[in-house]
Amino acid sequence: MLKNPVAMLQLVERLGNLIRAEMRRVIGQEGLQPVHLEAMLFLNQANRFSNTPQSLAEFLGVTKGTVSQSLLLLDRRGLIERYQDEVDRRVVRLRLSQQGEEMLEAMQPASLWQSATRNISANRIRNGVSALRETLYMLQSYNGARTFGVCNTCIYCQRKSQRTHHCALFAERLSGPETRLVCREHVPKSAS
Amino acid sequence: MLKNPVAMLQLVERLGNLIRAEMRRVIGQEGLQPVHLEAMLFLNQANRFSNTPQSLAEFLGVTKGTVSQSLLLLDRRGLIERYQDEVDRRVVRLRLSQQGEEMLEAMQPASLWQSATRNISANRIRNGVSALRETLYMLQSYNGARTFGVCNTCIYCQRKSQRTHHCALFAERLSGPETRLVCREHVPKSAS
DNA sequence: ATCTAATCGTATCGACTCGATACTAATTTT
DNA sequence: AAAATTAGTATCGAGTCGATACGATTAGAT
Repeated sequence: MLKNPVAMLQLVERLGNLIRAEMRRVIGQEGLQPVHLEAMLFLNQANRFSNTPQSLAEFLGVTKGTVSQSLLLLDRRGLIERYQDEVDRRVVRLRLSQQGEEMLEAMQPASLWQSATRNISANRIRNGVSALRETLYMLQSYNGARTFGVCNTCIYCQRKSQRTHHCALFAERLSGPETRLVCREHVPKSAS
Repeated sequence: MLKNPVAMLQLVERLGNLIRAEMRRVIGQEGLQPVHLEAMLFLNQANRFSNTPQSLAEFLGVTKGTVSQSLLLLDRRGLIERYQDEVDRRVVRLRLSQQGEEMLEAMQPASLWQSATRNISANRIRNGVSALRETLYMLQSYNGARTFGVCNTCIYCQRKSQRTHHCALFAERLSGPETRLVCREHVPKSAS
C-alpha cells in the first residue's frame, strides 16, 4: 500500500502551489515576489545564530548568490537591515526593519489558511501535523538539509533554572523568548 | 487554540519548498525549471476535457500568458505535443510526447518522498491525507479556484453499468481508465 | 608566524518565470 | 450582421536562479 504517501505528496505539492499563488497575490501589490515574503517570515523567526544570508539560503534551498540578490532588493525597499558581525567580520547579520515588521504585521499572510482550517477537528489537524513533521524530518535527514526547528525542541537546549536556558552547542546563555525562535543548528530531540 | 493550524501551514510551506528544491535538483540537469515538471505531471494526469493551456494555467495558478511561454519551451524540447481541437478551433490540446513520457518515467520524482514516508504508520498518513484534503477543498472554495480532483470522485460521474460511466456535465460516455484521470470541472461529492 | 585553504558574502551573466498589456482568430450572443 | 466573449500568442520589464568568478576575512598547517 504505497498509494497514500503519493496522495500526500500530491496534496502537499498542490497546497504549496496554492499558498504560493496566494502569496503572489498578496505581496504582488507591494511589487515583491513570494520568495521575499518567505525571507521576511524567516527573519522574523530566526535566532541570533541564524540570521545570516548563508542561513537564509539554506532555509530557502537556493544558492547564496541568489539570496544575495533578493536581500539587495529587500534592502533597497527598506524592509530589512544589514550589519556586520562584531567578531567574525565576514558575516553579515540581518534583521527586519521597523517598516518590514509593520508590513508583515499588516499583511496577515496566514489569514486565508486560518479560515480554511476553521472547521476541521483539532484531532485531525494534530494527526496531520505529526505526519507532516515526521516526513519533514526524514526528508531533511535524507537530504543532509538542516532542520530549522524551534530552539527549545533541540537536543542542545538545556534548562538551567526556572528562567534560564543554555545552549550546549554554542555554550551560551539563552533567554526564555530566545528558546522559541528558529535555529539553523537545530537537531530534533527525537532523532539521533 | 489556533496554534496547530499555523504549525500545519508552516510545515506545508517548508515541505513545499523542499519538494521544489528537490525538483530543481532533479530536473535542473535537463535544463528545466520546477514549473515544467509540474506541467508535465499535470498533463500526465489530465483527462480530455482538461488538457488545454487554459486549464494548466488554472492548475498552476498563473496567467495564460505565462503558461504559454512554458509550453513553448516544452514544445521546443520535444517533450509535449500541441494540436488543434477538432470542434472548437480556438483551443489547443496538449499531450506528453513519447519522449516526455519516457523522461517522466525515468525521473521518478516521488522516490525521495517514498523513502521519507516509509516508516510512518499507515494510519498516521491516512489522517494526514484527510486533514490536508479537507484544507485543500476549503482553500479552493474560498478562492473560487478549481478542485482538479479525480473524475470518479465527482458529483457528475455516474456509473452506468459494470464497465461504463457517464459524465452528467459533458453528457458523454467515460471509459474506466478515464474515470481515474484529473478533471478541471471536478466538483467533490462531499462539498455542496 | 607565515602561507595556504576554507568560508562568507557580493557581482555578473544568461536562461527562464511571471504579470501586464496588446493582439489575432474563432465562437457566441444579441 | 455586428458586438462581445473566449482561447491562445507575442512582447516587455523586473526579478529569480545557478554558475562562475571575485574580494575579504578567518582558520589551519607547517
